[in-house]
Amino acid sequence: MTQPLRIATWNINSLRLRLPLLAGLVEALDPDIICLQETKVPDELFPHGALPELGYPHNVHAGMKGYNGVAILSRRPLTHITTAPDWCEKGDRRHIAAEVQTPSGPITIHNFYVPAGGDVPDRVANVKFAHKLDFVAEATAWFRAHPPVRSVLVGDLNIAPLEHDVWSHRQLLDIVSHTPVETEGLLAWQAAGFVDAVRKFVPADEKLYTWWSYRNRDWRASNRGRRLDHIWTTPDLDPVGHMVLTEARDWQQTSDHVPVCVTLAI
DNA sequence: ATGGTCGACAATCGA
Repeated sequence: MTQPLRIATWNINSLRLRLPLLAGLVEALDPDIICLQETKVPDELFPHGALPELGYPHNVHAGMKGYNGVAILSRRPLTHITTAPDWCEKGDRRHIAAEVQTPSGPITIHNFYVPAGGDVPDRVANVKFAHKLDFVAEATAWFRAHPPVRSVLVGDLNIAPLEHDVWSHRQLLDIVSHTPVETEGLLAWQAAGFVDAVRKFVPADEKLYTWWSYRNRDWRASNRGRRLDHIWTTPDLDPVGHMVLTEARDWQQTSDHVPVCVTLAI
């Protein structure tokens, strides 16, 4: 029996600001691989110095000034995979992929930061919403054309697809992140070859959130959360456990998202 | 119905 492979995902909302918080993530989850979104750091300013001493000497990253940005940190060597397109041809650093070797064979990891989509759920009135829908449609088409094998797709997908992925299904049906056009689009993307790994462990009729707005006075008391962060795997992989690190929402100067983790038998 | 709070980066924009 070999050691399992643990993969975490976190929208860190500024890698440089919250670099010290990564130690808490490592202590709580002990991940082999950490996928980050909203790193908000250009590649030339990526904080290479601090990561090896944290236990993650290997990384791939795609950043830009001020917005977006994704990175994969790893204890094991990574191979940067560059076969995917520049989604919506915007050059906006919302995806990075890498391959990691395991005793049972290579595993491909896709790390996504899907556009949030603005406030108005109308593709004509709101170009950000159109971008979000186009991004999801393009990703769906790409994975249909390139069926994934031994792959994990993680990230801040900015859509809560199931009724109990939001605090009130009825009240959020017209709120960006939970509109039918988005949730149907996300589930179609997932059906292009993936299974929702976290919902294997948490039944669909149980509330589960990974994000709570900064704007709530007391996020825990109001508990108006949404599950925006996801881990999907292809059916040929074997998830054996999961964790949603809700306590991270109480860390000093933390992100509005909390880390999510899945353990794979390899 | 509205406003509430963050981060980046230097007046707002994006979330």
